[in-house]
Amino acid sequence: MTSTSPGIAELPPDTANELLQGLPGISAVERDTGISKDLLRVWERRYGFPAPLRDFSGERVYPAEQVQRLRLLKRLLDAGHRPGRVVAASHEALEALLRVQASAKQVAASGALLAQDQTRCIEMLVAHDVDGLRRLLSQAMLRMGLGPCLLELIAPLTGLVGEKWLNGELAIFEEHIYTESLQQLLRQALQSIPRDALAERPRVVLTTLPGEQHGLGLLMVETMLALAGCQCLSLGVQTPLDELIRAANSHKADIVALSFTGILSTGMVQRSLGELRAQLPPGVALWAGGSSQALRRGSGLDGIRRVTALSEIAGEVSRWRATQA
Amino acid sequence: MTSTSPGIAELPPDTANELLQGLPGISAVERDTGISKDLLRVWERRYGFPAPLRDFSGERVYPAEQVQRLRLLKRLLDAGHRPGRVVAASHEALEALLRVQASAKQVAASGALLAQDQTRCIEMLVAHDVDGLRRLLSQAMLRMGLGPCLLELIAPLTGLVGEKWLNGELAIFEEHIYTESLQQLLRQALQSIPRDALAERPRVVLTTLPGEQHGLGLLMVETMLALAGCQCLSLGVQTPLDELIRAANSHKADIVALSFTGILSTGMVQRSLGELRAQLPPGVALWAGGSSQALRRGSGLDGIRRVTALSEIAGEVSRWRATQA
DNA sequence: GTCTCACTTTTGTCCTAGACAAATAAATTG
DNA sequence: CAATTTATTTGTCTAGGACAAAAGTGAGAC
Repeated sequence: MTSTSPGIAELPPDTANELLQGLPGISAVERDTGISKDLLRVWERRYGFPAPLRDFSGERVYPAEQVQRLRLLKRLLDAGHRPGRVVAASHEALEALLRVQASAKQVAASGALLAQDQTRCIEMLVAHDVDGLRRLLSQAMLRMGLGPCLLELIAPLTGLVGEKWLNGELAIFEEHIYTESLQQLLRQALQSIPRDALAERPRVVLTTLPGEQHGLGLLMVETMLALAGCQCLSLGVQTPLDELIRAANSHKADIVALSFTGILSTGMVQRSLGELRAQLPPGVALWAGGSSQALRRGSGLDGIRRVTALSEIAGEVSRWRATQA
Repeated sequence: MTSTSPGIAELPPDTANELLQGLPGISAVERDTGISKDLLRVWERRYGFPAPLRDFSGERVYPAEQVQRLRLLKRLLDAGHRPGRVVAASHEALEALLRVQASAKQVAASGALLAQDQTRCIEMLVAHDVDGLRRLLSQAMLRMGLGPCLLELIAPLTGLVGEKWLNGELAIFEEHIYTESLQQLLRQALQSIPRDALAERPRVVLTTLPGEQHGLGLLMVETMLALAGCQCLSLGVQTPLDELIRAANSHKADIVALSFTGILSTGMVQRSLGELRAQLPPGVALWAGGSSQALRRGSGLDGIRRVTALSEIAGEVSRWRATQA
């Protein structure tokens, strides 16, 4: 095309195009919500939502509020709601559902003292006082000890940050700052765990599957494992299946641990775990952890140990050692 | 469907179905090769490869050797070959190309003393001696000092690891292990840089754009900046443009630094940089670094300082300070 | 030589709309 | 009430067509 296409030239002086600038296409939405392109199109066809705009060449372009709602929908789906009931639902109906969800969560909120620490961290974050946040976390860790701090402050705080981000109370860059700060803290802590304690079994290889970008959970798991005296080898995030198998073999792993966040579809998670179980030697344990809905369902997960809370890790390691003796 | 379909019942006692058992479908191949479903189908249509079998309901099912070859193709494509030339090519032609790749790279090896350190690191890596690798890097850092070690050992070593991964001399999981080890080392070093030296200007906000997943370069840049006495705020990888602007504003950044690897298209890089320059206050400097081809071309980069080597950073910081005084 | 501009081909992603199996809910039977 | 069968819902796959962005190619200017 040698010059501006006539289609554009014929448009009015131009507000329409301005509005489309910078809005995400279907690929970006897939990446940000974890909902596949196919599914986005079929929801549109069946339920009338999402209802993306079209750019000058007819491609879907999603307004920010629809992306936001898609994230919410994903959440409700993970909580057990069915697409037919929620995707097409009115804004009010969703709000109502949300409130039910939220109140259920409040019950799960933890004790008073800790809640205060959490609140102060969040305050630091929104005030953009990065140094203050780091100091606060550091102090809490020294005061409570690494293990308790992780279980009782950091894990729930991370959940809270995720929720606030989802609700739009925290900007993406604020969430990024939180992630960086915590990563710094955890890696420092991890290295401070005495080296000789790590010479023991079990040897654990840990990672996430392709598509899972969130490394914070992985780092927390690694810390808990190291505290339990395991010898950890983290491969970072997004290791292809066959590479994971090769790594497990060449490092003589006793346990392969995977972390999930819910961004991958349940089908994908289950297929991957099944294949992994089939390809790994039977003597190697396979642990799956994280908040993915796929792990809640019992079917098709034979030979896979689900570890859905950080607090279970210490016990699971003891159990593993008992079975080996 | 209440019973077995007639189509299956009519097949011979049955070897054909047996052979399809366990072979991966298009989704699994996408996951394992990183080639999208769309692209797999379009290659099949255009070049006749891959040529998957079909299961009882007509869905694609890929024999293991085709998946293997797809992985090889992915590598060749990453190395700069064009699909039209390699996807349809014969097995022999591919073998030949591989050999050329391997020999071409040998020439690029660098200086004598450092080459030795590099070689030893690579050896540790392929021997899966993670502790040894970390020890080696740690020792080198103490011996050479953080700055020189980064510039003369780590940066070229990272390049070498990337190349060897491209050639298939290093497995993906080995590259992941390298990345993890280095990240550990750099974060530790970063924290050891005295805190009060950081109280100075300039204040730098640094990150990568969405799509850029590689955080190692970012960490190296952060280290160099910290050594030069800058106050750094890293947002981690993949910060959306508008979020980056908000972060820069709320942190009163003097400099916004971006790192590129060449994953993003030239057009995307230039558009993003242009918009960023337009949206940021004129007093805020915009630095773009990394190995992206987009930074080589001079056009359309007014008001953007290109910093294409780590070694330039110290000088650039001095220059910035000079202009402020 | 090398740089720039216009032109051609290649290539990845998106489009529509239909099909179907697996999962879930509802209905029926023992 | 529990167990089976039937109906609905839902996610993924298929087909080939379309098209913009990227990469290659060639002509002419400096």
